[in-house]
Amino acid sequence: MTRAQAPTGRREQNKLEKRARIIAAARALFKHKGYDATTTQEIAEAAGVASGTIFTYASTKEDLVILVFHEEMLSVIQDATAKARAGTTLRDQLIAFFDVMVNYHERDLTLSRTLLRQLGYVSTGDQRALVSELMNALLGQLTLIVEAAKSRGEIVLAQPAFASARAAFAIYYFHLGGLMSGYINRTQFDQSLKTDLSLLMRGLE
Amino acid sequence: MTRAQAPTGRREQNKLEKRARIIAAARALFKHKGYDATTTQEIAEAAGVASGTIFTYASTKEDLVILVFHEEMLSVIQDATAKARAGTTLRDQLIAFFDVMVNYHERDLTLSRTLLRQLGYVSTGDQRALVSELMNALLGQLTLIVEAAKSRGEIVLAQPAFASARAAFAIYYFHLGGLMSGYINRTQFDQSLKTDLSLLMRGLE
DNA sequence: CCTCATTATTGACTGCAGTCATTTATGTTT
DNA sequence: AAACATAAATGACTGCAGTCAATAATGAGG
Repeated sequence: MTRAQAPTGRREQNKLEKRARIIAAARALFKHKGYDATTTQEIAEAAGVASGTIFTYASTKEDLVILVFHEEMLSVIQDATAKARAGTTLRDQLIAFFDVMVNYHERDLTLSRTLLRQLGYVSTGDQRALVSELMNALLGQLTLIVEAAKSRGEIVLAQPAFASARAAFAIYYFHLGGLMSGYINRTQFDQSLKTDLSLLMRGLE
Repeated sequence: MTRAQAPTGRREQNKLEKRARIIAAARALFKHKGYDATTTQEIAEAAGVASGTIFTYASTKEDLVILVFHEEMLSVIQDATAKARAGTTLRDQLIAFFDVMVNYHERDLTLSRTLLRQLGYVSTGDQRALVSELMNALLGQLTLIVEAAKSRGEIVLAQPAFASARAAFAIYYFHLGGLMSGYINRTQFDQSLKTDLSLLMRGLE
């Protein structure tokens, strides 16, 4: 009976626990003091590791933000998917989906801004894998939503459903950036997203 | 005869010259040594100012990137507009436009990555004004291109032309991020951009 | 259960971005 | 043209992210 490829020796176990402690400490401190005011030293202390150890798990302070978000985001995506299901038209479903996402980001602006900033500037392969995972989860759900709309005859697709999902996300992502950076407010965000998604919809109908 | 609101005393003159020297020094060093390897100290020396003076003109090292790009980008947008004019269909015009932009960004990946990162994380109001100016110039040209297509009867618009320009840019911007971060290569970029813009086009036809 | 090899942890240390009290340059008033 | 006011420049200094040589913990082989 060969052990599966999940090595669960003491070493792996310790690493996982330490990693979890570091992420938890980072999350708590970021939320409590804010990203900038938190030092990696403090995170290390709170997690009960030496200052240098942090950088075995995240190669920069900003990478920590990705680790923190990674866990939370997957469940936010689930929420968003659930909310989207309630909508009747594809456009409403997409808007409902993105609404959940934005509400989440609005809960901690500084941290979300740091996340957005970091998404386009990933240093190590590990972090890249995490980002890809999130992106795949997100685009995957959106693709399912688009495909469902196709199945029920609401839309006709000349391109793969994935492309539509991607385009919709691109539009959301652009406006999210504007919102997080303060170029637009939430009302303008909702308005612009609606307009631009409508534009995209007409190409699907 | 009251002097106009452009104060050209020795003070303003010096500031402008100093600003120009700092931007030139930053551009040269960033291009030559790369962004990370360049220190603000070096930029200060090359510009002939004290280390602290840099931060009167750009509140962070990253803000310097915006200053550097600001000048160049406006002329790149002109190039892009010119190239776009040669296209026959709106989609081809947009692709030609974005092609010029991407080619520009591909000339210095690290610097462009830093720019993209910084675009969504502007610190001071001054830098925000510069970013807005660039964005307005860009979206302005794109809007003109879309309106021209409408005039010649190629498309019908249910929404303002500006919204279409914005949506097209959003799609470009998303894929640009993917390219700059190495999630996709140039071939994939071209392919995805084409697909997604086609999707948007069908909504305009 | 001892030895050796490998991998993780440590924390003193370095280099740099950004600050700020002080000094210098410019403009204004009488 | 002297005294005053304001704005800009300076550079020594600080705090923190990130490094790395040294050390400790774990696992493998005999």
